[in-house]
Amino acid sequence: MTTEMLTALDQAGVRLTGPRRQLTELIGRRQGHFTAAELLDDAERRRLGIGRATVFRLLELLAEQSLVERLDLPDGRHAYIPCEPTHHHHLVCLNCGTSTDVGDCGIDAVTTEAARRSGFEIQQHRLELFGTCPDCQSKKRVKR
Amino acid sequence: MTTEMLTALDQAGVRLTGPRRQLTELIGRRQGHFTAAELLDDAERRRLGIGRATVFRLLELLAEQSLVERLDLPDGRHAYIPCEPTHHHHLVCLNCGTSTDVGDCGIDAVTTEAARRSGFEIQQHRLELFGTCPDCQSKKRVKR
DNA sequence: CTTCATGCAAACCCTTTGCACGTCG
DNA sequence: CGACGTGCAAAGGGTTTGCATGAAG
Repeated sequence: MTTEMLTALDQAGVRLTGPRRQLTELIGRRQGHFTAAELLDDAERRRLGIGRATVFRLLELLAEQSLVERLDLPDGRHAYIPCEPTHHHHLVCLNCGTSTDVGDCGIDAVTTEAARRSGFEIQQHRLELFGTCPDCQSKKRVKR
Repeated sequence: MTTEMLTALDQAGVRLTGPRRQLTELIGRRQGHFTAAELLDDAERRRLGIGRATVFRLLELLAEQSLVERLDLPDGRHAYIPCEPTHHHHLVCLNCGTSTDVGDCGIDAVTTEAARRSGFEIQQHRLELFGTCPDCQSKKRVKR
């Protein structure tokens, strides 16, 4: 997956530099969403000598290529999620941060209905689902 | 509508002070979403002598009472929208900023389907729709 | 070798906080 | 009067930018 990101960046004409390789590697190791600060911490903990700016600049590049998507957590923080560059939505686990992509699931019907009721011409939508993933569900059941 | 906000705040045991009255007034004048900075600008332009902090503190109060909802614009900015304190979603005009609330429109079916596919237990969702409102549609048609 | 990326630090938002003073009820 | 709200300024986070140096193709 980390390789996919690199080849996609390469094809987009982006230089595959050391810091970029290392950061995508770190992103790959993380499962689920992460904040810019977390990624930066990862890099610092490994003494990679990567600057804040580089992290933000790479995230911007990845977002341009839709290899990563910026999302807003319910608590207001910003996070990034690695994902496929096709239209989809995210299902985020509030407990462990894992996320899954979900496809359409019938949202088109919703937007159409909303358009009909309001007279708006809908161009974009953003749907984010938050809950508990299967893993965390079973762990909680055991603990209690 | 600005009165509605005030009475709702009153009922919540919040003091109806001068600055709060003036700010809700300004919110009422605005149609559609606004950012904290815009509201602050409004206040400064009218020389109301209202501080930054007061603006943020009022927005927090209004959000607690669900009289206003904080939302994330597609461009990443944070905005606030005055709204009814019931569960619903927003339809925001990308051209003029007007917004409408839309009710359910069948989103429950979508979350249920997503839950079924993923095994997640869904607790929260956020849906934001962006497009062009009827007014702006007709204006554009005339212009071009 | 030329272009582009990097690290660093400073600059910039946006938002929150501490505090002395003013105001509401 | 007493609790609460206010303005101001400063602090705090997160993100961006300017610039001299260093690496990629």
